[in-house]
Amino acid sequence: MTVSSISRRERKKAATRQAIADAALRLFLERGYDQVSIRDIADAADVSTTTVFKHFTGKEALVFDEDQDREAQLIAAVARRTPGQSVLDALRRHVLDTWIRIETHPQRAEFTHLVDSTPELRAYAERMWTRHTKALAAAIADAFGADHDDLACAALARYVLDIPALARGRHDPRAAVETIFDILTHGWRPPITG
Amino acid sequence: MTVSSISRRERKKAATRQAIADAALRLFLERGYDQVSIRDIADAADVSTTTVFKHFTGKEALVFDEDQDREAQLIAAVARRTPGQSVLDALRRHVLDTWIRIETHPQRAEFTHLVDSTPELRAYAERMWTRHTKALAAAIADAFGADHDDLACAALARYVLDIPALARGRHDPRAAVETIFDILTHGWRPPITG
DNA sequence: GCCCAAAAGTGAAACGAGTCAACTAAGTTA
DNA sequence: TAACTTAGTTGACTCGTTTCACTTTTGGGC
Repeated sequence: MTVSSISRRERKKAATRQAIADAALRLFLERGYDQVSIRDIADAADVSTTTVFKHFTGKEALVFDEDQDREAQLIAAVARRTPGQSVLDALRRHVLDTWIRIETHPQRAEFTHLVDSTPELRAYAERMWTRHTKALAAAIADAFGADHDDLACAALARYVLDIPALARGRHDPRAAVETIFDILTHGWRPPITG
Repeated sequence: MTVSSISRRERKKAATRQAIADAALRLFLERGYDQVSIRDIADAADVSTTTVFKHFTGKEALVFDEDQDREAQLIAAVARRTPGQSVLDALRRHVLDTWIRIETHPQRAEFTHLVDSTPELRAYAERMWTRHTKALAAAIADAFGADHDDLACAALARYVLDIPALARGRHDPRAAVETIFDILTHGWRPPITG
């Protein structure tokens, strides 16, 4: 008899996964990314090293456990935008609503510091975003009935996905996001200097 | 007596470095990146593996031996642009003149294929470009007397450095570069569909 | 309740990238 | 020639990651 929609197996699996991710994050924050080995994490979570790799593709992935379905959300933002709203505006909304909320969360501070101070993680985080370029480009192209590899759509996808990296660390991230979308909408203008 | 401006030591060092880089590239092209170990390369160049790492920071760096001073050229393109030319146009010129020439060189084909077919190298090449973001952003800001971390300048720098990745593989790279610069100049417009 | 196939986890061994310390040998300089 | 510097060697070591052969758990059908 299946009590819940999720089997015990699934629950236990998720539990070990979570135990590993928790142990990893704790140790990383305590000692720093480079000072923690996979073996350390496995020991702390009381599993074998092979089990760690059954749940995560690599060491960097341990840090970004909750990173799923960004791609799906992005594509949905374009495909299911409210009628009359332009693609650019839909993306602007989505970035402001979704990403800003995550990035400016107070408890996020030490996590952000961990990522920023570890080149390996910075690179990984950046790739995570830009990896979705192809899918987002296709979604944008679909919105206009254009070819899936249309250059303008690919460029827009990439430029939008660059925004988190550009806005990160600004004192007013919302304003930064708006500024960049204005550039994409109206073209680049020299900064106004005092 | 020092015959040339460069000592024998320096010459021998450079020779070793070149021998390693040559052996590496040859083996990579022959067998594929993943099928060649550092040990293979060291053996082929008749040095020890530690010597390889004295000359190159890592395995990927062996592939991009001749990649220097892109940053210097970029900054010069902005700082020493012809009077009356806008920063955007100067960058457009520079990308068309410098990058396109390199990228479309016929002998470059198999090298490009090596990089494109190896995810590790793709990622590294991309980071190589975008690593110069900060420097280019500062150069652009200087051109307007703006702050070195001005957001609009940082965004432009990044977007320009993304162009190689976006234009690579298009059947007409020059046209692709022009299209993208038009987006940056006038803002993004939906593609025209048949 | 029992059996079986699938799934989760184990443990040890191995591989390749990269580092380190102690050494050798060659090049440079006085 | 003696003294100093530095490229390169050697071998052992760490660490991420994979492979493999093995045991345990568990869910479903009988």
